[in-house]
Amino acid sequence: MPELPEVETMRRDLAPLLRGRRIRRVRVHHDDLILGGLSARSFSRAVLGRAFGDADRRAKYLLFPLHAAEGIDGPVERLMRVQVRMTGRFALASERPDSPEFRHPGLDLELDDGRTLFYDDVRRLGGFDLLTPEAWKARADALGPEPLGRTFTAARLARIVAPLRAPIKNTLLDQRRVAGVGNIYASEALYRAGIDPRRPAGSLDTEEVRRLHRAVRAVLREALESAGTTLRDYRAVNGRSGSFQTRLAVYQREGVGCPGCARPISRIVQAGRSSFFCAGCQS
DNA sequence: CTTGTACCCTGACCGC
DNA sequence: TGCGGTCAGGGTACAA
Repeated sequence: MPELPEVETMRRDLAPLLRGRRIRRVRVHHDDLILGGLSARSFSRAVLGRAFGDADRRAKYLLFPLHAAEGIDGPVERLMRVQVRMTGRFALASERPDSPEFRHPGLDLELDDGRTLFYDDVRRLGGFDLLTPEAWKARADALGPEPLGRTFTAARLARIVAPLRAPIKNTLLDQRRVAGVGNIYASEALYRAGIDPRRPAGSLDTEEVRRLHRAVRAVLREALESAGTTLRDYRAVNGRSGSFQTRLAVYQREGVGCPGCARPISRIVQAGRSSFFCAGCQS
């Protein structure tokens, strides 16, 4: 469930706490959390002793630059990339939180200030990998624009959708087209823009693309201000909940009256995911 | 190049 | 009280 606003909220929580801290000890509770063909042993060896630079985010990835032990003024030696996917979450504390939210230890990074960064992931769909800055650049170049960034204009979105026949909902979920939008905000943005999620992406006219562009940006910005949407699994750092769930217009509201026309919200399945929309307001 | 589908994983929930 | 089935969905692998 974590999409751009949720992952960015995690980044904002973690960045100031991690900056300059060295990794003193590593504990991998489940080997399958280490991705990219790396063994847990090599991962641990590679991060041990290194220091955190400023945490970054791209799409739904958290990026932790790791510097040589001498300090964070030197070059980035490795990027520790984390994808939390559905149920990954972080706590930063001197002891593992004694709460149900942190009952599934995944990976612990003990820091030089005595605190530990705890990664917990019930379903273990998320994970960690290590990339050189060059390897990361190649991956990042394959991702679509950041929807809250300057390069994401209505004209850019128009160029992205123009040649595509896939449904516009699927296009919004495709990280190579637009980075960071997931199932919740795709449905919410299409609702705000008044566009049926089944419409072929390339069939949107200039005015519809303009509305969609504004809607995507607005919904992500507002969700970010609310620290994300906590429906069941997502938590920001140390168990903190987001609050955007109170402002959802259609997502997970099948049968509930549309805020605009009171007609019941519909649910369909696209690309194996639920889409929610109002058949009256979206066309 | 495009588009679609299976898979990973656990827990919540539902009907019986 | 248990038990099987379904669903949640991000990203990737792979097929067509």
